[in-house]
Amino acid sequence: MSEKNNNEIESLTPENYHNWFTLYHLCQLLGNRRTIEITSKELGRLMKISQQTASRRINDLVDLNWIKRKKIGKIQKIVITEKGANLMLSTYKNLRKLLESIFIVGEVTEGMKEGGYYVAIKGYYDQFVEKLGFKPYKGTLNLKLNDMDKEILSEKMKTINPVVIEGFKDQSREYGPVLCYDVIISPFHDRKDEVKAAILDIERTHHEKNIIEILAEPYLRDRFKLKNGDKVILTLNNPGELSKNY
Amino acid sequence: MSEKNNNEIESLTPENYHNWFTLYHLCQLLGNRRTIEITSKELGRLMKISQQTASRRINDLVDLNWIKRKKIGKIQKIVITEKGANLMLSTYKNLRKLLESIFIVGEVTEGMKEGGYYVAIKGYYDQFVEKLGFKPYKGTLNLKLNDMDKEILSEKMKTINPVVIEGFKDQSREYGPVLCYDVIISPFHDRKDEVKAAILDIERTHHEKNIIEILAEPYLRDRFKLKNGDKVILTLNNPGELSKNY
DNA sequence: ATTACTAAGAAGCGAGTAG
DNA sequence: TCTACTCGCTTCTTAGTAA
Repeated sequence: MSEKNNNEIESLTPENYHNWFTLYHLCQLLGNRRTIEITSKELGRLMKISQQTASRRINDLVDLNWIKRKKIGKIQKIVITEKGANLMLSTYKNLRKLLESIFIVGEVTEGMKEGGYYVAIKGYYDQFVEKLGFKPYKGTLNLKLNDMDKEILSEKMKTINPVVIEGFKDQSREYGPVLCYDVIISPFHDRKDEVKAAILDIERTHHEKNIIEILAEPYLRDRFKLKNGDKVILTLNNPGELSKNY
Repeated sequence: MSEKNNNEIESLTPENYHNWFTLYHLCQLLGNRRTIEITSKELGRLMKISQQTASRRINDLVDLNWIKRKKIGKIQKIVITEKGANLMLSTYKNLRKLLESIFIVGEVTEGMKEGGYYVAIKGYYDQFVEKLGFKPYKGTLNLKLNDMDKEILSEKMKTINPVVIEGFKDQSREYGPVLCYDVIISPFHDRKDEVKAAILDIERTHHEKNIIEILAEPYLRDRFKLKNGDKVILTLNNPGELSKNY
């Protein structure tokens, strides 16, 4: 970790911002190949800079040992060096960490069965279907949140009108009311794959701090191919002051 | 995909490179918080630019609507906007795709059992232990490679001296020789977590094109918490001309 | 065709300083 | 203290053009 991140810290001074982006653009040209054939004119057009500057950029990257170049006649072939690859990798990793700070991220944890028991109870289930607008899978996905995410989520939930699932009574016992909060859930790696869901706020299942339960129509572990420890992004769809800002 | 990437393409012109990096630096300051308190002087020191330039950068980000800022007396509080967050996210996603072009990436697929049968045969197993230097798990991890990765890997393997596991005969049948290639395997998301492994080149298990079998001491699916479809990075440790370049 | 040098012009930086 | 303005100076960019 440290050595390769130091690499990034050293490399990413203001004078190297163009160089980083040049490498980024070059990498995008890789596609399935390992070597890039590009003229400085083309690179210039791609990066919206002049041919001359593009040429200079390529030279700079060679000097930095981020790429290697072979000139075969008029054509130059470029390969990314280990150093260049590691620079991209460390930026990738930093971005990953940093995105977890920006979004509300939950970590999938064990415990689908207990919550499911309550969901399946007819007195609740019919109300879920009617009031949430979907037929929930008879089990909940448990998510572990970090302290700050939990706090922010609670804060947001206060500003949102919950869907109220009313309590009821049968022969054996009394069932308390349940609050639901509309939410969009998506896997961390494909935020575009969104599923309408609800956060369950069941009084009696405050089993563990920072664990929330999610209700959705599909079995989310299959739908998103989740395993324990995988991360998902939660987005409250009631647009309050806060949600606009993230 | 398209709309948010267009967002990135529009935003990431040369004039915005500093702005992108400014946002990147600001995000790093988030930690567990949702709001950043920083003076322009501090940001300047962090980014190795003057206080004046840092101040200008913050203003630029506000103009771009990548951040929002509230000034409370002398202190300015910064939050990342949806637009800013999506910019970081789309860069993250692009980097992810692009890193798959740079490294040799295999996708975990079903099929651990068949290969394992051969590994466990005593005539082979004892040689594995002796010649590979580890006691392999009695099963193989099957990886699917894309065409280009497979081609590059084959090319690299030609330049490397394989570990030769000799064939033998027992009462019932004859077993052919097996070639192994030393390799380092690591999960895509933590390239630092490396495990010494070997690619098995068994004549008779050329079951499917672009599928390779990996032998390692631990049960890799547990060791790396892999499920089907997960990606791993392979690094041939015999440093030839090619491996130096990636 | 290419890449890349030179020189003029544009853009950006930070010191000084005001609010 | 802060942020952010002006302005001189430096650095970077591009057009022209050589190789």
